[in-house]
Amino acid sequence: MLTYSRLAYQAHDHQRCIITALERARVLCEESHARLTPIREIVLKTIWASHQPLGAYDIVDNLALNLHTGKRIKAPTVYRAIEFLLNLGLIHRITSLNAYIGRSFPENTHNDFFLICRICHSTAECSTEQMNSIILHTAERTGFQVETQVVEIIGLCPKCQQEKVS
Amino acid sequence: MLTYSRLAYQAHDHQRCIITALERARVLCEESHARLTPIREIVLKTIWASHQPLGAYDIVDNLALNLHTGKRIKAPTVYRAIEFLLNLGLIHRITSLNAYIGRSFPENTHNDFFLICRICHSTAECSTEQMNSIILHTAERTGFQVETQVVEIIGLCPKCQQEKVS
DNA sequence: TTATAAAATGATATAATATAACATTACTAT
DNA sequence: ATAGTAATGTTATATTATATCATTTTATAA
Repeated sequence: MLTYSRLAYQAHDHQRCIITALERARVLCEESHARLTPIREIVLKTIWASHQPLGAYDIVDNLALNLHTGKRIKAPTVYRAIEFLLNLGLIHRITSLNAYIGRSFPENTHNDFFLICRICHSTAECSTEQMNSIILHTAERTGFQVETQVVEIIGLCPKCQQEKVS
Repeated sequence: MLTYSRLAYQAHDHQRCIITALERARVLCEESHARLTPIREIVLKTIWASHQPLGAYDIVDNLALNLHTGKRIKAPTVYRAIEFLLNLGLIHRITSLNAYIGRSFPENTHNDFFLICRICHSTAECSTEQMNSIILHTAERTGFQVETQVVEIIGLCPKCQQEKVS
């Protein structure tokens, strides 16, 4: 019943995550006649560097370090790239962290929810049919028309549970 | 199956909401040997003035208008009152609005979720057993240990749906 | 191919939300 | 009454995000 899940904290070849994400971004942009400019691409790559959501100013700092080409890319530019990527569905905003993370399942029509580790901030993206139907049913019963949803579960990932014990 | 719901947008005697909330706050503070100081009480009252979540600086402004006793209560004081009320479970933080709303069911042990109108921001507090069990089951299956949750459904309340049509 | 419009980025300033740090005041309990 | 704790006052500043206008780049049509 777990339709999708990318469990950040399980071992996986993360280079593949990045390559796949970038490739998918290129295809999607081509299809929708949107331009994946160098700035947008490097912002996406920076966000995909980990499964920890990244704040906008973290991205600014990261670019300053990794580009070291004299001129710094400033906040508004990063926010514009973020907006572009959000609109295309290539990244998610994690509201409770004010941070951004790569979207693992752009093809997924269900709404996603997130398992966010309070300690290491690693964030897993999931989606179930059930969750969606409960939300829709409950809302409908009260006459409320659902548009979007923010479902963020905060707790401890397996690794940080371990380290708390030891 | 809808365990609780306070449907902000349904007609109700809101004065009663406020009176009940304040009374409950007094009792709870007494029980837990916490002090419901004048500032904390007026912040709670201000938040309860409507079923729209209120930003911290909205509260600051409100107090300036309604107290008009020379000295303004400043942001840190309001944030401290907010923290106190959050800890006691008397208010909720609505993450997607950076705002605070009175808690309708402090006795509810389930976790709450919110139906938030995109236009008028009226916010209904709900909770169902089902939602909780899905979240717990999904999380457990991945080895994630749930602590808290943010479930905010954004859409249109019945009233704003009407007004969109007309 | 160049002129032109549209899109993207640069640059500066500032809004909005939240907290740190330390001083002062008020309350509680002996 | 007084010491110790809790709450509030005050100032400064951190953090996240956006508005505005200038400049550059890209796409396209004459």
